[in-house]
Amino acid sequence: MPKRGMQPIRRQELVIAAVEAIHERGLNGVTMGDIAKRAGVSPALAHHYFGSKDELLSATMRHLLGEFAFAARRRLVDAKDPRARVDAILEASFAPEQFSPAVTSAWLAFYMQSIHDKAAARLLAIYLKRLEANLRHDLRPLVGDGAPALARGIAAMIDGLWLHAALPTLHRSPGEALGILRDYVDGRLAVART
Amino acid sequence: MPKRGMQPIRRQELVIAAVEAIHERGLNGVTMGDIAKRAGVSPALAHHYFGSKDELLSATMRHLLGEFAFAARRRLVDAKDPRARVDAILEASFAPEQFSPAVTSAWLAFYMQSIHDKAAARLLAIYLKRLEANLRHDLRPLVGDGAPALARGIAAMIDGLWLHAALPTLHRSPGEALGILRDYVDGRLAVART
DNA sequence: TATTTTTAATTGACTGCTCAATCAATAAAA
DNA sequence: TTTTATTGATTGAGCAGTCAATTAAAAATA
Repeated sequence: MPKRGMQPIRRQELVIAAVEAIHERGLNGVTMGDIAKRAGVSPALAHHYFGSKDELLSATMRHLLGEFAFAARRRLVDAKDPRARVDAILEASFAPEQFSPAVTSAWLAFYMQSIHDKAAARLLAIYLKRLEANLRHDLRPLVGDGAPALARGIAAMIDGLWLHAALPTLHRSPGEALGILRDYVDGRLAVART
Repeated sequence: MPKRGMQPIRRQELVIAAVEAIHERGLNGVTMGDIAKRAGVSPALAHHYFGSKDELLSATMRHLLGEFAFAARRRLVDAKDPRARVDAILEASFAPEQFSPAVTSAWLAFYMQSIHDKAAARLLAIYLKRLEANLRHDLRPLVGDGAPALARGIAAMIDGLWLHAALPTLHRSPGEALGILRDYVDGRLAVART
């Protein structure tokens, strides 16, 4: 029963369904059928709107990157001093919207994809470079020359905590992750002040 | 040309080939053909010695876990005080044998597999629990009640640094990773002493 | 307003390919 | 002669991608 103007709605639904399907089956294990079923449409429709599986997965990755950028930007406008800006980025990384099991594991699946897929690697590199540049900028007044290394450490720890959070066996909470990250930053700031 | 006693040799060769093939194609993208070709044998032989693709990949995972356990144990025997023992674990994590691009990305592929594969999750959980227990034990005299959180933080950061090292676009070095980790530990120890 | 035409949404059936797994056949060592 | 190593050929399943057919809404026309 065709209602017109479905294109953007279906695309959105399929991308959301893709995130969940990736969580269940893994990035390469997932089929167009899995995703379409979850979105309540036929596999043919997914092809109709995205042209190929690659395109759908690529759109899904851009969706995740976009969501994170939005969450971070929203928190950064309220943060005035450097320390608050660093904390805004940490919080955005573990905000519930970003941090559902499905979102986390889809995100990590794209990390893995980037190891052997140039296109994915390019998108991810932009995100990571921007994240580190932001951290570096705000850390400079706090730890001076230690800023680049600390920025890399924070970025790595965020991803490591995500990785562990994605493993159901470990059942780690976002709050705990945030605490560990803040301890890390506090420790380094304390050393820098001496 | 059959020479007898090939079984253990072929199995070893196939496992090594699997690590490299996973690095190139990803865990789910890899085929028995890829692995067999790299090992210089026919796909049928890979099936002959492992029975199934799942079994070969599972053997590959156990191989990686075993190699790390060996590297860590070797370093731990020389380390006498707690701080040296912590450092032994950090060093083992970034030793060249452990840290080739192929080994790193195969390792991470198994992390991802564990998200939706119970058998893989069980193996990995054992490794992670043991790693954290070791860290906790050696950190206790250094930071007291802060030991559990710090152990989790170190374990997460190790994996985060591995993840970043596996991304070719970032080209991070093992030495840098080790430096960042040591800064983290030093910072927390400094805070604990005050 | 009533009728026809166009356009968008949607699917079932189909195609072709890739790949894991099987098996029977061969070859060499013991 | 038996045992082990090895492979080419084959099978069968699953899946991405295509296409023609169907339905209903919207637009155009009478």
